[in-house]
Amino acid sequence: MKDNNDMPGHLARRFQQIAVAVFLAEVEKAGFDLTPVQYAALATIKSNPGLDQVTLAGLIAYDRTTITGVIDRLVQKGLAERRASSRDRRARELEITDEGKRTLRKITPAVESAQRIMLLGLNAKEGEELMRLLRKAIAAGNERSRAPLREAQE
Amino acid sequence: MKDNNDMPGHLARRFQQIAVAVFLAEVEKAGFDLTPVQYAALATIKSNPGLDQVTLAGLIAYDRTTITGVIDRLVQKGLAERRASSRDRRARELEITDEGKRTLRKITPAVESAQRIMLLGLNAKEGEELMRLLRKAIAAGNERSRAPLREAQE
DNA sequence: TACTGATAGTCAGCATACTGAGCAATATCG
DNA sequence: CGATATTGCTCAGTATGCTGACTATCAGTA
Repeated sequence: MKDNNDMPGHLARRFQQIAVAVFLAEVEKAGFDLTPVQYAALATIKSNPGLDQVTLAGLIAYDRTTITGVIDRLVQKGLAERRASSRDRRARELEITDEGKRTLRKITPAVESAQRIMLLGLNAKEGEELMRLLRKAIAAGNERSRAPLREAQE
Repeated sequence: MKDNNDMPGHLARRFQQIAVAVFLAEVEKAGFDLTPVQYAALATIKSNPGLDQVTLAGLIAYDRTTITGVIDRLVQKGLAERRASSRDRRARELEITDEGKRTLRKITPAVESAQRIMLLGLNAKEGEELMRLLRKAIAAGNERSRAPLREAQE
């Protein structure tokens, strides 16, 4: 009988569980109300102004049906805007608002602090090695999820 | 501007996403319909017959409000039973059914295959090292989530 | 024993994540 | 050009995961 601790799937779930809890705690301590998913989406919109939802989903490996609700909440909080695209009437162009930019700026220290706290049990070299191994395993498994990472086109 | 790939939180989410997809694919290929969460709960019930829901949740680090629904679905599929405890009328004792045992037995190869596939991008030594580092980081962060791992009592 | 606090479980509500279906618009190709 | 395929997005439904509140019960203590 294999122990849970020998199952990478179980360890993945536990580490992700802790990562989300740490992120939310740090962000709340800084006075904001933003989930890890919302943060990643907002930061990606900022770096790629005017991108459409499918591209955004690809850049952060979200499912296209998930991104709809995430953007809904960013828009509802006044951090992002969704407008019809002129080039393609099916698509929506996403923009970050000034309020969104301000939020991103002010929240960054909390986000970075959260990333540190997640790795508190490891020394610097181990933290780097963990990230390297995760990146490698993820790269090999990218196409196995419904929402693989996709580089920006053009 | 930090890249997503330098954020352990983002990598955690991606690895977990792939792990779940791989698990579901392998289990479905074997002809079963069981989620990673349901599998872990069922296996733990089998190893600890008669345990109550809070103990089960602690052993696999689930939230106590999450475990309710998971057990509902195991019961509904005929894989587990929930009975009132005689010692404590608040508690429910959990048992695996014969059908549940049969399912666990038949599903094991698929589960093990899934664990292998998740690490396909790594060689054996790297896979071991990834698990070691995850275990270490998780141990340090255990108390930071609402659903920390708890050893069985007595 | 009566009061107080803790514990087991559930429920409502919200936020990911996914499957599968559907609509509207665009692209492609005979 | 017109039929067909593809694409961008949304929606309904299901399954985690969590917060916070609530009931029932148990445990410890004044």
